[in-house]
Amino acid sequence: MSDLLERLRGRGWRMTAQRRVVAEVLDGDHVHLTADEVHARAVSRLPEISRATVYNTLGEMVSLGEVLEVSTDRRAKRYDPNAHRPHHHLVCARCGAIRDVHPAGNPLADLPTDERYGFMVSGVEVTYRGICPNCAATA
Amino acid sequence: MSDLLERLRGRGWRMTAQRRVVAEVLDGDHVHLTADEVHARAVSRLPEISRATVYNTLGEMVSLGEVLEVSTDRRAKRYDPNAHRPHHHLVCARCGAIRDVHPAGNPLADLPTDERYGFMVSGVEVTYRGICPNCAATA
DNA sequence: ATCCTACAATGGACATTGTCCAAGTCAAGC
DNA sequence: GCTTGACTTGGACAATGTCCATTGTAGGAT
Repeated sequence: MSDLLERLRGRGWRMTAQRRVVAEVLDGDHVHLTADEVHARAVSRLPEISRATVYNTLGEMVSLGEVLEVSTDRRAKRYDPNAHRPHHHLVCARCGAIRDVHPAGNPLADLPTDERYGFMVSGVEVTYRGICPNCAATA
Repeated sequence: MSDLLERLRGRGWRMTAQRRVVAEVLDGDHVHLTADEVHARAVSRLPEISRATVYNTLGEMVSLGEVLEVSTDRRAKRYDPNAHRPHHHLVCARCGAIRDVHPAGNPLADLPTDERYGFMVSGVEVTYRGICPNCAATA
């Protein structure tokens, strides 16, 4: 079942049909869906759910730290239910396919103090870009 | 003068007043301007330049590899004339300020083969996030 | 110097993604 | 089964960017 749903319930979230559906959609596929893709899938289970609700719900799950927002391109944000395992992303420049990756090394440690300009550095995102096997074959 | 302009001319670019202005604006400040900021500054030198032209011109400079597109947030793309010195970015989560940084280490080498899923990996972007001294002071 | 022509610029419509808000609805506690 | 405050709705709006038909022009040819 939905671990995500359990975690959210455990935080005193008011449970509604809409929120349940959004959580189930996200947790169902471990792909990186856009908000509108989530909406489309949610609609097929709960036809009257609105776009605004999907956006709100995703935003709340992100605030709670249960879902990650991923922006690998300038199009839509994508939502990653895999928030509790730190990881980075590998993106196909042609088709946009995304894979979670776990590089060795610690990029945070690689930023020397004199390159921090007094910032309190709290996080780092790494996005690898390339061509996926599929697209390479169809080149 | 404008090195960027020289490089572009050297590639057989057809030179127009609009393109010259865009290149000069970009090369003038080494900040990371959005397309609309470039447009605003371009207008003050060449009042009739259109938004579409600025977008087109920036896009062409990116295609030629003379300018980098930077997407540190989901708002507007930013344009970085510093395309020939590889670097990454440090972004203030509060005010959006951006600094170029040069971390040690090689993230590309940190991605093991068995985490590449058959992709031809060609590049990597690293975005550090934190709070800049200014925003930390005004917390 | 003038003309030609392919390439560039224009501006306005359109597309995509996302946010906001006032009004209606409902989950959960009493 | 009420009540109430939180949730949902749908549509307007905003920001960024793209597209396209029309008009203009840089730069080579004559």
